[in-house]
Amino acid sequence: MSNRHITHSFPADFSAEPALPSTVGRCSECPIRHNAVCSQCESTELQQLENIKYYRSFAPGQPIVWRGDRMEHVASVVSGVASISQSMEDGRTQMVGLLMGGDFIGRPGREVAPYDVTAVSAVTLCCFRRRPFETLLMTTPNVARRLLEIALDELDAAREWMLLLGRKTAREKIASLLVLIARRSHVPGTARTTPFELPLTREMMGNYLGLTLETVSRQISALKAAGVIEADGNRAISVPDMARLRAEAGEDDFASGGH
Amino acid sequence: MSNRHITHSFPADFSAEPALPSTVGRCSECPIRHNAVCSQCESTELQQLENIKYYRSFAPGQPIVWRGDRMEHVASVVSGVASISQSMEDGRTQMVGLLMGGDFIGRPGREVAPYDVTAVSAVTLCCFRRRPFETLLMTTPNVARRLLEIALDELDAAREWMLLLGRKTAREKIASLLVLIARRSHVPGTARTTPFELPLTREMMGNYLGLTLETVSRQISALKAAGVIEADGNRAISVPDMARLRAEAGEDDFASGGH
DNA sequence: CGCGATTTTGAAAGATCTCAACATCTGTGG
DNA sequence: CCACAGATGTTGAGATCTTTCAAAATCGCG
Repeated sequence: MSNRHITHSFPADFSAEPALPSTVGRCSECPIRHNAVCSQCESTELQQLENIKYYRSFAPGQPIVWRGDRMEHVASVVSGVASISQSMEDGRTQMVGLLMGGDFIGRPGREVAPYDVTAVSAVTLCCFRRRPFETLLMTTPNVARRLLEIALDELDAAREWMLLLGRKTAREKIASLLVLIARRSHVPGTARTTPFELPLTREMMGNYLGLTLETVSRQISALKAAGVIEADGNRAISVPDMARLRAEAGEDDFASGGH
Repeated sequence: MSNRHITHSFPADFSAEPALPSTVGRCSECPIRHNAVCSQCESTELQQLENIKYYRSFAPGQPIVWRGDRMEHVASVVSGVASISQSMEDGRTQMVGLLMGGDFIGRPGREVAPYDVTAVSAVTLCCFRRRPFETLLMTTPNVARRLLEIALDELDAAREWMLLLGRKTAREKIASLLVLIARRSHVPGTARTTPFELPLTREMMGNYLGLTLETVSRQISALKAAGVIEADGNRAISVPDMARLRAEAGEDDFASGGH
């Protein structure tokens, strides 16, 4: 086991961008209105959230939270992609979650962040200070209930990923990741063969899949060569036959939920 | 990748043992009173739980839940050890959680079980029918709050395990498992070098760690040879120097919480 | 257009798995 | 109480997959 993963390479600059213009401010027009922590709120509750929220933006590569930080806030991802990761002292890193629109960061009742969260693309967060949010949790059951749902969904996703990390081959891992990203970035109403963008570098994919970046690259090349996927440049992928890709991922037809 | 993991080998017999004698019935004397889903309940709430609970026991190896089963119940583990696992069509299996006293099985709002749960040792569960339990969740915030805490703790544990599965070497994996089991089975007040019992076969350990049983066996032998652990028979282990074992596990001193 | 970051590809090393044989444990029946 | 059978665990040798190290190609951006 070597030290070659040590490349954290985050910019030392820790400051967030200024808040977005107020045009994004209305909860009722929020892009994540229907899947975030607020999705089950009635208008009264929504108003309470509206009163204590504010936006922050992060540039690609910027750290959002470091493990060990005091967590003074919780937040929902409004747009962009962020990663949750854990790492060992020698630099080996494992991404343990991929946060996209509607996903929640932070946890009530926890002072200190248990993982690193990093902006992968440009990210906008809808933030709440932790204390007022916790108070709100006590009084608005619809937020508490949704938060439990979100936590349980993430637990399912984490456990599905454990099967991948522990038992799948490199090729199955890559296919599984592509299925995940295709599903997550699919816009309802468009064709299932619509090309999508890989938001991650090969190194990040490796960190998510428990592989080296070279193995990631080789397996993507192999899937291309086998005609399972088609690539336009390095980041745009299209999947002519999603069922075939799912088969390559070793997915039980059963397990298509989650994530 | 072969089919050699296909050995499910559960007894066809699916029936639970009869309920325990009523001497175990009082919540106030329950061994998991202080860490289960009911731990934050006041006596009124406890009485409500008491009214709808009942016990079931399972013999070692018996399935408790199959993936895809309709879940009519939720439950807490009162005693014994159970495993949560996922598997692929070809039989490859990944254990995704180890349930011990106080841990919770099932989830409100979910009809169908997403994983297999199996008794590892003799297990006693404190069960609730799902519907009444869900109703109770709406009315007793202390249960709902504790359930969220439990879910978030499990999420942390799952993510810590993802680092293990994705990035640790076989030796580190074994050492990590031993640290986990030692911590979980440690009786407060006893010496930290007190021997403990491995509740899992080599095959189960392999399924938890993403290894084959042969690799598990070899690495345990290696740790013995290195003097990191001492064994009395196949299942009893003692750890003369826990810090040394933790170092072998590649654990950040930071990350000793969780589980 | 040029430079640093990212990606691809090759060849060799290393870790874990596979297959196989044998040893040990556990519980049962004689 | 012992012997036996099946389950569980250990060990060896070779195969396989992924990583490592290295070099070259390509991308993306100023």
